[in-house]
Amino acid sequence: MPNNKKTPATPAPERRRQLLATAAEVFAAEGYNATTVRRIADAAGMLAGSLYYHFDSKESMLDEILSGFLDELWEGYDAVLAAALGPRETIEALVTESFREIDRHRAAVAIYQKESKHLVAHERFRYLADSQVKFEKAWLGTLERGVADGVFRDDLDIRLTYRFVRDTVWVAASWYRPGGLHSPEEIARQYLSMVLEGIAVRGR
Amino acid sequence: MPNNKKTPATPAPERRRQLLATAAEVFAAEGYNATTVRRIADAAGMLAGSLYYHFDSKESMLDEILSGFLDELWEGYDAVLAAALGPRETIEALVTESFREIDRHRAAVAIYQKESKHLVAHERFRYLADSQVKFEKAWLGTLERGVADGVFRDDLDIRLTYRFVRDTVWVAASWYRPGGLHSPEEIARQYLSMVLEGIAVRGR
Amino acid sequence: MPNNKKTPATPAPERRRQLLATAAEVFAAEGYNATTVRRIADAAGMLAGSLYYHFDSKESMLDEILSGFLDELWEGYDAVLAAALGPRETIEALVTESFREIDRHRAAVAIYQKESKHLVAHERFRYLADSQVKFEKAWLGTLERGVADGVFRDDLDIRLTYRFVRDTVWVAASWYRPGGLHSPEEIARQYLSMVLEGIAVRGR
Amino acid sequence: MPNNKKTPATPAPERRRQLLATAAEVFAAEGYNATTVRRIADAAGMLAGSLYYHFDSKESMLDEILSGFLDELWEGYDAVLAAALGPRETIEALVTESFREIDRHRAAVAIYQKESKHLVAHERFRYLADSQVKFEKAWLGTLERGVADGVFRDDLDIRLTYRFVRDTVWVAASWYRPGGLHSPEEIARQYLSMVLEGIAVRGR
DNA sequence: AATGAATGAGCGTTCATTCAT
DNA sequence: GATGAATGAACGCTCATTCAT
Repeated sequence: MPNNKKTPATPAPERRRQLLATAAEVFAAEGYNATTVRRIADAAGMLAGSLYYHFDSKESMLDEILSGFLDELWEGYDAVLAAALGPRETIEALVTESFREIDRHRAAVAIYQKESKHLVAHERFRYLADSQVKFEKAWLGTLERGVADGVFRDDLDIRLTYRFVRDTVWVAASWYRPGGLHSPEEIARQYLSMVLEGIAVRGR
Repeated sequence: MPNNKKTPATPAPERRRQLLATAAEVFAAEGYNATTVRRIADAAGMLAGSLYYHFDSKESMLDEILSGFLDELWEGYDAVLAAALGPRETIEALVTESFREIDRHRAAVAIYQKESKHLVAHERFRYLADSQVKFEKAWLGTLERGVADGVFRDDLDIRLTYRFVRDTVWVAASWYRPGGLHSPEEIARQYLSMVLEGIAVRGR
Repeated sequence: MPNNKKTPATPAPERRRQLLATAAEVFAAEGYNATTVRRIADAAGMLAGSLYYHFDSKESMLDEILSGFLDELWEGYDAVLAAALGPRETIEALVTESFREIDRHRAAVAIYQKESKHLVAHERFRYLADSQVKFEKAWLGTLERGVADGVFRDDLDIRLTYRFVRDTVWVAASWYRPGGLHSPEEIARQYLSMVLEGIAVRGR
Repeated sequence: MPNNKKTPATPAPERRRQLLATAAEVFAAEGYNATTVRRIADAAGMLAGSLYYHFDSKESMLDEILSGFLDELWEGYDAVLAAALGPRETIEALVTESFREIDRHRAAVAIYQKESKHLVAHERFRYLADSQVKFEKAWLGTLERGVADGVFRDDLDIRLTYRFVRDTVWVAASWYRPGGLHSPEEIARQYLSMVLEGIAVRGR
């Protein structure tokens, strides 16, 4: 997910990360558009103008948040895909990896869910579309492979299945709170169980 | 679903409905905050100020759109619940009814999905919270009844199951386009099949 | 001098002209950059935001002021050039026309003098450069014709002469006040006399 | 030419001169208002805040640039006036001295031309007005003496003549580039020839 | 001497809203 | 019912300036 890095190339990357985390929280909680730059500054304990020492614009904060998240996501996904597991195991690994990302980047994921549809129109966020394409290729391909291998049902519309699995996982970011009752791995386990086996009692 | 009625007490309810449909489309497409009142007026072929003859405010349009949708939704849900079916049949009926509402009120559902979380904080939209409570009671209660009756699995966290089913259905509004390949009933059927039986091939 | 016209294509051109005249006065008096949009609004008896009902931006006001001035200037110049007078008579007519334009568009001319150098860099003001080229062609060409015809001195650097005449005329906008002691034509007459005959007493 | 001295009482006057020359270039090229202090710092290879070790403010840089220029200008002018030459010879010497100043202080002269009108309003730049008064006294007085002596024409409005000569000379700073084809003295010679004898061929 | 980070005032602009016509 | 013009509050952002290090 290549993207333009920020004004100061090297210095004080810690402060940036801190501020971006703050911004991400606010964006996630109130929506990107509804978030004023003053609101972020408040949350960071500084004045609005001071943010511009660190970032070019409100949009560039969003950019950095999203591209940072996608970079990490694809690191994880690529490792899973490179392992060349069977379809069912691949789906399991992808789902688990996804919940781990939700755990680590809850705010970024929530922002992504809410804003990416409008953002892809902007040249600057073109990489969101690229990611989506790659994403669909990975998931849909795995599902198709699973159907061909006889491990996934062949009586379902495959694109519907894809959307079902995709949404089912990512929407969790809207209610997930890190440090809650269940670990990401536990949530992944239960979600996988529901998605793969269904919620109805079997053998009826 | 309480709601304040509008400036002109009686006249031309058809024009209102028309304008609200237009506004809902724009809200859904661009987000409530990002939508300017001028943008709605453009889409309706009038000037921004003219909308205020019909509505008190931008917020009141949103209000009317959401409460109108919820009114109809609960009409359907209440009928289902009144039928006092078994848990599995109730879930099936609720899911089917939900997809029908998505079909009829796609824009309103999309707006609801994106905005309701922030809106509940406003006094004016308190009814959203009320609806949510009632909604959870209906679905969660049905699931619990199903577990007790042995028709739904008892090895899953019930609240996780609830969120899974709820999100799985409503998120569809983000990609659903009326008049597409599948009828709401067909989509409901496949979704139910996935949710109830899972996507994995059985008995292996 | 073609240029993008403003938001309302046809309506109320009088108010626009009024506001542009106000803006031009302020720009001329305080400089374009130093002029705040609030300052213009004050001078026009409205609030800053209200200006944006009439104009897209502060820059578009400047654009309209300058292009309006250049349009009229070239109307006059083209008429002079079309008359195909002798070189001396052409210079006399151009100088006279120039002082008339200074009389009519004093503010615009002053702005042009001060800002055009920086403005040509902007794509939007490309027409300023075009005008300058055409301007130089007209004046320099006439001077060269005059030297060839033996009516202007041939012992002077012709480009220096061009700049001398050009600046001499237009700088007057910085001190000229309409309705002063001398009419534009009278000032033109005296300037022409100085430029053509010199300020020293002859034949000594 | 009164002027407040700077923060460090004694140290490194060379660095100051260097930085002021840099600032003057940028002010001349982009205008005082449009020039950011960061822009100057960039050109000087330092950070914006660092300039404040050397100067009190952006305005004080401008002040020092302009007063430095005027100090030198009046050194030259005073020498000319002290020589008590004839009117024509005085004008010749003043013009020549002026072009020498333009050559040495091109940036300062350009800034002076563009900004002095607004600056005189500020208390701090009162000395600009003083200089202008003294300037007018010297030039206008010389011209009047010349008219009385019969060496300058008496059929011209004397104030118009004054402005003509004054502007004619100083506007040259807007296009003059040191190290160009003509030396300041050569330009002065040609300008004087034009101003005194006119550009028309004589004796017709 | 210079940096890094911040301040605070103000700027151009947007936008929901009002209201006389 | 709708328009044209305006309001006023707020927004994203810029920039001269400060100051501890």
